Amino acid sequence: MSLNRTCNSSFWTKEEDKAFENALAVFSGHSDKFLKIAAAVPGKSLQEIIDHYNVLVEDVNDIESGKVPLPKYERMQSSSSCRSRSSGAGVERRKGLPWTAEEHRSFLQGLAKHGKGDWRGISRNFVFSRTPTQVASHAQKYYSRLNDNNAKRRKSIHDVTSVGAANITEPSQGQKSDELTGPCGGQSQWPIADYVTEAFDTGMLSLPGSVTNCMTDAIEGPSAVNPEKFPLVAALGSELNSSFPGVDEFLQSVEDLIIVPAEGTSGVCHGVDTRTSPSLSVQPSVTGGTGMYTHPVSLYWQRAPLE
DNA sequence: AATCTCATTAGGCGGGGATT
DNA sequence: AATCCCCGCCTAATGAGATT
Repeated sequence: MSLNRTCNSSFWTKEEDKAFENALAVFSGHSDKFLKIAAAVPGKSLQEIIDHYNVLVEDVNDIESGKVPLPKYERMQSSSSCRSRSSGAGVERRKGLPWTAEEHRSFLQGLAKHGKGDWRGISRNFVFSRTPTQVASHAQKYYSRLNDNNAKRRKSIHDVTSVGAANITEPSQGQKSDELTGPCGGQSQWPIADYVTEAFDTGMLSLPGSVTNCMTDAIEGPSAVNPEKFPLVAALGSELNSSFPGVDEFLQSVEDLIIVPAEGTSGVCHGVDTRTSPSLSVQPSVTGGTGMYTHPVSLYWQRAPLE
């Protein structure tokens, strides 16, 4: 189990874990978030931060794929990331606490996947920290907000109406918009985007809620993990289910699509299969029992060298 | 038919920003 | 500083559908 691995290699105290979680919440949208988180967590190296983050992502993947029961986070007494899992336990809900942007993005993803009305599904699969009733209540205000044309209203979390909107519409840290849209021009002209959409529709690519949120943030620029490459689009940071028939053909098709840049453009698009790219620190996760094997695959657009 | 489960809706309440 | 008003969360009531 990944949590045990973390505890063996690097013990995290309650204070360190809390500092990590707080820093992750603050800096998740930053291109250099790992550096900033490392700075905010005394005594932890950059690599330890990245490892801790990846273990967290991996665990969420396992939980979302149903391989492990939902952990019962004991808010006041948890001493480290070495949390014990009790069978059949539920997630402690964030009663009375304001919705975070992260939760709202998960809500929007759940809304896109399950549709309006399936609050239980959204709660179970996307916004783990909220009950179906809380999700429904949040949705009520969300739709009310959408239908409210009052120009004098204050800014609200409900103003975020798409998962990646904040990142996509407001490139940060001096990043130019053309760097985000890639060598093929705008997103609408990007054949890979349609191809990946189809992959989602057929179930080949999964959209694992909060994991995708973390990956989405990386669209702002190169990360400490991958300083040379930009994620192609937000959704491409998601897991690829290698047990799905035709996954290798999919990867090959991606390569076929993107190795030929559009005319008059520069830069190279390519897929990175982490089965063969150990440089990516996100490692495959293997669980027994069902025989299902999943591994993360990230697809990146690599900028051409500046001339 | 009775009961149970769940989604929806309306309204109350507290917090906090905006205004005076 | 006081007040107003908006925002966001929660709870209770209600209704619809499923189950016994």
